Amino acid sequence: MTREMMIGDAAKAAGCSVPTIRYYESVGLLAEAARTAAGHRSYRRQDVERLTLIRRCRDFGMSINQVKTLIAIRESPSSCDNALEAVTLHREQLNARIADLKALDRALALIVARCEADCAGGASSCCTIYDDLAVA
Amino acid sequence: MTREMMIGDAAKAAGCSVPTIRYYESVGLLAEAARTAAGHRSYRRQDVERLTLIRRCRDFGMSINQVKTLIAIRESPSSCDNALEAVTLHREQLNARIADLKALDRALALIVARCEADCAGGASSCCTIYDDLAVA
DNA sequence: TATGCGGCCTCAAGTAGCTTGAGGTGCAAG
DNA sequence: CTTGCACCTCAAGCTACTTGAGGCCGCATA
Repeated sequence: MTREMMIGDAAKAAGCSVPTIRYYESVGLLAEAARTAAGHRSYRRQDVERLTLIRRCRDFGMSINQVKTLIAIRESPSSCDNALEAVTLHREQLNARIADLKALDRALALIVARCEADCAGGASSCCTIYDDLAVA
Repeated sequence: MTREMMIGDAAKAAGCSVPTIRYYESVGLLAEAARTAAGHRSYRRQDVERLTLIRRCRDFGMSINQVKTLIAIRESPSSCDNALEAVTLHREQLNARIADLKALDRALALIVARCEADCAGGASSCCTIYDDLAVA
């Protein structure tokens, strides 16, 4: 059993699509893959591990650039604290985003409540929802 | 005092940028604006109200298509319940998104905790963060 | 009168992170 | 020999705008 695999199997192993792998290569997140005689990309175990790391970071909502940074930290002779810091910063952004979305939902809840109390079932042309939404 | 205003003032009044207004027009969210003799777009009070409604809906995280739907409901002889339903659906999507982000944050919190306990300050090349992130 | 400035105009391209499609090659099985 | 699959490249499409190039119009100032 060789350890080399083609792009389709690498995609299955890492849980992403084939064009996504080519895209990651094109933006420099993945080094240019080795090629077989036929010109097909060939991947080894460590390539698939890296791909899995990238895909998981993306699942966690990190941007391509954040993932690039994290990988660069790992590959430089730096301290673990740097990776910790990058992930912690990402958590902060995540929590800020959550707070924003919650505030939006609370505002929408008020608007919905007023419509239900004052005009539900009436004509949409005079529904309070539109007035409430348009408050600058 | 005329009630007509040019695009710059409309943008200020509605709280969006000038190119954004032109963009909304180009995608059919706003009807084609009237023009002055010089070919400049001209807006009246009700145009600015509609623009404000659009901008607010977008602030609330609705997509262009959701806003289109909401405006279409308002302008059709339908019941207020339809608008209520559209906004309620959007709230459900919002809450699903919030739940997803919270789950991500909890997963990242565990990863951070393990790094802090086991390897913080060590070399990033053997940091548990990378292994934990790459768990498929 | 010249000239500079601000606001408007159009059209095109850039942003993120991919996906989708067109058109073509290589290899193995039937 | 032909069918079919997996691979290849390059280009365009998606969302919601922003940014930039290049140009017109009218007013105010030197």
